[in-house]
Amino acid sequence: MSQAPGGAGGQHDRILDEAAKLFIRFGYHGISMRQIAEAVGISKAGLYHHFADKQSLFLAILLRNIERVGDLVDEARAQGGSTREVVARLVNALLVGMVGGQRFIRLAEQDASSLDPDARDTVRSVYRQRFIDPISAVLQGGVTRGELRGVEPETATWLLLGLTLAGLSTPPERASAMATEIVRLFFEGVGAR
Amino acid sequence: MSQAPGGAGGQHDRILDEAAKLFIRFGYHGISMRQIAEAVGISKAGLYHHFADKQSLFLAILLRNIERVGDLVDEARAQGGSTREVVARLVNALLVGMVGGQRFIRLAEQDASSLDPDARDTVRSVYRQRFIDPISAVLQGGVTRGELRGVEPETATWLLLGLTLAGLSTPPERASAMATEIVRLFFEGVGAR
DNA sequence: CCTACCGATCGGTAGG
DNA sequence: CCTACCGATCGGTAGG
Repeated sequence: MSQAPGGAGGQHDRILDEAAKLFIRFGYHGISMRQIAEAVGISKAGLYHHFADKQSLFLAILLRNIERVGDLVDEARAQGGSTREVVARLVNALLVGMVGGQRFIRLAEQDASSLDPDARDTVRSVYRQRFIDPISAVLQGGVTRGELRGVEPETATWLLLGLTLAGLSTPPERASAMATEIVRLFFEGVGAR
Repeated sequence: MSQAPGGAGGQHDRILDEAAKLFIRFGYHGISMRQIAEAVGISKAGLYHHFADKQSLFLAILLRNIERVGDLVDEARAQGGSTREVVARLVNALLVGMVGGQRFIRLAEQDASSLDPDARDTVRSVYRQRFIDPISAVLQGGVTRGELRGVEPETATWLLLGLTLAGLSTPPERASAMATEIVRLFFEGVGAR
């Protein structure tokens, strides 16, 4: 039996951890509550003791992971430095710091269609508030201080995340080098000087 | 006999078109053969007359769409010009030319896990051969001719595709502007000059 | 004997 | 948190 990473300990968190792995690998519809229960080592009914239904479990996973990457953004910002330094810390944290290539962002985008409209709005709102907006603010600050050319901050944020997502498929041992390459491409491009 | 909207003619192609839309929207496990049959306007048994099983249908869709984007790459290369001009035509074709934001690339990556190992290898091989390798060759040529700095062509290809995928979520009327922004970021970055 | 299906139902499994 | 189940729907197939 493995313990919950981060020392949380409870079954609740253990379920979130195991279910997150499976959802990330197979998608919302690709995994059943039975399989999740089996992975956790409890019965399916036991699972329903902790979460009202499949969607509630999925939603809890999405929100928890958004909080986690939101914390990564906060930490990257808090340490200060140039726009490029902040972005470099953030990309590195997303690529290296997320254990085992947690591609939950892709999951959140792809399987948002599996949620009902209310839940989807909640996810979108928190995602924007804790992830997109803070990164946009960093880039906006870079434009204001003349460190970046006049890009639209939100567009630039999406493109930076596109680069980072593409980089997530790199093997863990090359994650750091990939982060460096992403940051360089984002700021300098690939054109010859 | 049957009136096929949209060109090719046969029921076979009509099924591929309708099923592709649904798979792209809901994922492999998110849509049933019943729903696909209903969308096409035939019975589920009729569907099984054309495709042996769900996986065969899915595989046929993936391969057909890989061929299509492969053709887009070929066309972009055939017209010649600088590396940047070729890349600009390609990104534009992927963003604007693919009707209604066909995000099949994301589908191919995400739901590859729904295929058995043989089918997955086939997809990966054709994807690489018709899509990744030709783009890498374009970028490699750019490095050789000194139009690009010394990047690893395959890494740069993945990052370019990451940017393009991120741009796919843009509304159709802004697709052209997004393509321009992606190409500029890819070649020049966002750093101030 | 072919094609392009149909209504009905198979054995299993989904979320609850 | 379990055993024991449900209504419905799953992917796939029967005879005609």
